[in-house]
Amino acid sequence: MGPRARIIAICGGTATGKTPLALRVAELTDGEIVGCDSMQVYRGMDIGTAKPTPEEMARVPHHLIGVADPGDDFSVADYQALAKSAIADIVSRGKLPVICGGTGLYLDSIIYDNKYSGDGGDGGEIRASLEKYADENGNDALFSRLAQIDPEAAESIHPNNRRRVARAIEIYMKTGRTKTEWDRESRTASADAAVIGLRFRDRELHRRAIRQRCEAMIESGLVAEAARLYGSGALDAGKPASQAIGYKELLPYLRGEEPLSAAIDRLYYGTCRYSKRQTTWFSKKDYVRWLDVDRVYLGDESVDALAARALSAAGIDTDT
RNA sequence: GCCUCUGUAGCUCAGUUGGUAGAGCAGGGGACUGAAAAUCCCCGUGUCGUUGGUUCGAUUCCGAUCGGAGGCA
Repeated sequence: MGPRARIIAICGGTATGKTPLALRVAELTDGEIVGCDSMQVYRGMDIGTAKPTPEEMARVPHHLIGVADPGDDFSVADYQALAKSAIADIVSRGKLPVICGGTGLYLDSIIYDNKYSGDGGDGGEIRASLEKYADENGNDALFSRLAQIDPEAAESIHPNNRRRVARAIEIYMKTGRTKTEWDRESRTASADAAVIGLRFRDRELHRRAIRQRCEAMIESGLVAEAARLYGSGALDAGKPASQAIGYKELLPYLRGEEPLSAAIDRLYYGTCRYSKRQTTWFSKKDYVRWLDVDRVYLGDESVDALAARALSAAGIDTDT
């Protein structure tokens, strides 16, 4: 029997139970898990990013978890390259890749096999100079530069979204081709993947799950983890890892500026908003097949039963 | 007991020299192709504590009253 060409992916908002489901699915299908999470790629950020535990990772092989240092720049393009080679490796050994995570942009890079310009991403000086230009002349001035270079891209980017305006200009400055031209070569094909999305039908229930997760993180030692990371300078401003929810919220508390309860509240609210953004993102994707998890959260449905639903929705038969 | 301050959106507070009010946060919706747990866009009527009075008109001024904070006894 040759390697199965299919891939299964499990996505959805935070605290919907992706990790336990992926584990079960991987066990049932002789699969290996490929993380799809922009923060779990960093080493040492374990509790705050809700990484699978060492025990869980011992159950099935995991990839793309803890592959970068918090001080590193890491982007979709890096993720795509690493994930594609991990997937190829897994497939070559006759195993099933089980992609699992909530970073929609990263998932897209695999599903659509997007083409990135290869310019190195991190703008460095160019990015800084564009920022400076906008500081001195205003967002609209920066935006009008983009409108001249790449009117099509300008149409879909708001002038105030400096980050994206700057990136679009940067692409042209570095490669001589516009973002629109590069994008045209993406989304031309889609991977042979069955994508399962997990969601709560009842939003209040989802909130409860998030609240519970926040409290569990604190109990598991999130404060100490954050203190350690800050102490080592790993989360200094400017690096992607410093943006992770769960650490930046704790900073005022660590400095003695606010009580822990206030920090936990902000952690909770931040996570709720994040899950909303994820939901909005995934709800637009026609490749997602949705499964409700309310009953699993309430304990009325087992993870095994959910896994069976997922496999059936994905059209994958288990070997046994 | 007396004095002062205070009571405005779920929360923290602005404001109206008298013509029924607006920010931040929270919340809702949306965008998203190399920072994505990021970044950005749109959405603000609430008995202006209650009750009398002055006034054409009071949330705004005056009185009383209830709640909160502080000070003096």
